[in-house]
Amino acid sequence: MDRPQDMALLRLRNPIKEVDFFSQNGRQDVTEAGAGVASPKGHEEEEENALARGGASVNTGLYLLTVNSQASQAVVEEEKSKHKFSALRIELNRVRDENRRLRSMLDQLTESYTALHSQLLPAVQQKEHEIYRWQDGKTGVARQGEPSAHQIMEHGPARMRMIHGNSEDGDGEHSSSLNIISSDRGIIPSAETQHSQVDGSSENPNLTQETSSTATPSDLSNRRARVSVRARSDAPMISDGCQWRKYGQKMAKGNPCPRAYYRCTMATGCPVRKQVQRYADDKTVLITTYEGKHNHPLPPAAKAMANTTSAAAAMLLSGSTTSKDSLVASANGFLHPHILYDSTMATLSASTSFPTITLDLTKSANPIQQLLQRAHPTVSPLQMPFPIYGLPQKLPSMVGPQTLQHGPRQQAVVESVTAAITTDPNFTAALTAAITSIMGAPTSSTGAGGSNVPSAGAHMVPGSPQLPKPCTTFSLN
DNA sequence: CGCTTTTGACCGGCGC
DNA sequence: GCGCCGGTCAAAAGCG
Repeated sequence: MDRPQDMALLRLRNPIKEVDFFSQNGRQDVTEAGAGVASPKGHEEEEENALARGGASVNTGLYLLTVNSQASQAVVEEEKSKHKFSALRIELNRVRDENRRLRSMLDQLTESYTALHSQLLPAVQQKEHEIYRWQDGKTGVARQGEPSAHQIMEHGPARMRMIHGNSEDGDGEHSSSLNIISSDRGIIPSAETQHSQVDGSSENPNLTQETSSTATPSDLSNRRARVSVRARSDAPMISDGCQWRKYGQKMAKGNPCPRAYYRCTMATGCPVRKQVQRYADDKTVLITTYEGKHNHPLPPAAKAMANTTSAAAAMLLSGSTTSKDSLVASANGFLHPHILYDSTMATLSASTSFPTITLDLTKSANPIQQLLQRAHPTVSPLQMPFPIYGLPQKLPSMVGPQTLQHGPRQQAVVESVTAAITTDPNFTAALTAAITSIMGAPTSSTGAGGSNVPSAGAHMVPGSPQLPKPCTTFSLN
């Protein structure tokens, strides 16, 4: 251990005073000197430990010199990893804090939404009450006991069956949607259901006349409502969180791509079916048409799409009975068709057998931006709080102070968007579904026996380039 | 072996 | 009444 060359090196590098190797102080001096030469920064701790252990302090110093290159390299690497570890820990803490902050924001958003929704309900009911009174005055028909349009929209077709007073099998979930809900006229029975009305309102000739005059075109509402989702995807089927079983495939006329028929298999007897077909003009566009209402609880991943389809179907059934203008003329304020579903986008399909509402996820523009453009046409797209194309990266309430600092105009924009989102459950549901479809629903439901994703195995992956462009443009086909 | 997919047959609505 | 077309059924095949 007492290697003369090492000691010489030590002297050359660090001229030290004379040392008495046999005195206590001398040992310490050598140790300190050795540490100063051989140890990189931060290595003093080890030396102190060595000193604390006592004994062969001299040996320790020499040892460090002996293994100079290897030890220092190892120490440097150790230090590097230490730094890396501490950096990771800091990053983890930062992410944890951000997660906590986002969660609290989400909670706040949910709370404010609930509060606004609860405030909205009485207003809607009051408005409907006024409509009924106005209609009572006009027709003289007692409408007591009839549910509100909102109630019907909340309960969907099942509620409509109750209004009918008749029973239908499970498959007729949407075929039961025969009581036409007109948001500006209250409930208008269809020609078919007038004869089975239990409240006797159909006996009123005025109402019958009004109904016959409004149930155009071609009594679409007598048929089943469908919700069609258009999404740009290379996958054979969009992932919506449900389990489906294919029961048929047909070549549709005018489309080289076959149409596939699926049935929900999450519960026995679930009446929900869907058709999947590629758009003839643009084969990258996948058209998924849903029909019916699930008779079983849905996994969270499937809820968004199911809520959207039922909400859209309810919207269709409530607004499609008269004309596309009735969408704009919605009087109960429940929908905001004048904002999102204006007459340029809302057209009733004359070619299909069923009234169908289409949620178009293929357009490049984003509904929030459309909304903003309409609400604030003077605001340049560049001034929008969201990117004009692509998903909004943050919701208005999550944008934070950096948005608000853009001034009162921006704040007004944000407020109008917030109001629109929170007061329109259909929009909220559609937005949720759009985001879900874009993010890609979890594939947990595709477990044993699940056929959510066809055998081809291709499905939407978060961040996949095949994802549909974010847009929830509503159009009625 | 059980479940899913495939595919031709069948049925009902609608237009001519 | 007939034919077309969309939708569904059900037996056979495929698959894990």
